[in-house]
Amino acid sequence: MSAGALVDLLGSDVLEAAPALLGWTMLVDGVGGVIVEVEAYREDDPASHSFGGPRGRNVVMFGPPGHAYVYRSYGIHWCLNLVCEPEGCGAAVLLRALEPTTGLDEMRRRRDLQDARMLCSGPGRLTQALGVAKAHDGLALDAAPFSFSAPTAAVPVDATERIGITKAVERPWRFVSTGTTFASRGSRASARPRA
DNA sequence: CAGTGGATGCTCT
DNA sequence: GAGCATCCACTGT
Repeated sequence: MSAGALVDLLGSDVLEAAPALLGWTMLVDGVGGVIVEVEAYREDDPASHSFGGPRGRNVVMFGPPGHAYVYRSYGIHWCLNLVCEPEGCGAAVLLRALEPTTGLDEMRRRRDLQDARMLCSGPGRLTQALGVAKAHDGLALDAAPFSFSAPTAAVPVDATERIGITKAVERPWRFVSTGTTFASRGSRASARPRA
């Protein structure tokens, strides 16, 4: 199985683990797809929830790697992170977009939306499509309801600046699968490349 | 097409 | 009381 390989990967430096997560397939209760966009956050990073040490909602980020950190964003959305690096480091990878492959009908029902390109093309969107919420905060990733499988071939990666933050914006810690049309930017009808 | 603003809850000042 | 690791509807070109 890939569960052991996943935990090994997440136990390494978050700047290594984040780009290496692209191409992995993630399912939650059998619904999900291929990871195409992520961002790295860590404790020495003013944009990170873990900046300044373990307090309140961020304590899961300082726990062992291979667990889910779920928080509420802007009072409305849930965002899903994978905790990285050895226990106590406060590093995690934010999942920003998936290419939906499994359970499309379930995702369409949850999102009340047909277009596969829009189902998981943003951190709040993918949690809604996969049914991820506060109940998943702190859960281990190598057990139900999570299921991960490794990519079968190397995935080319672009590194860019992170989205939606106001501090440390210059760090190029957003990683996107080269050429994907399922990322949170470039996936909207208005921003799609012309045919 | 781009730009703006509202919804809504938790953390921190 | 402000500020968010956001999304969507609505406006004006």
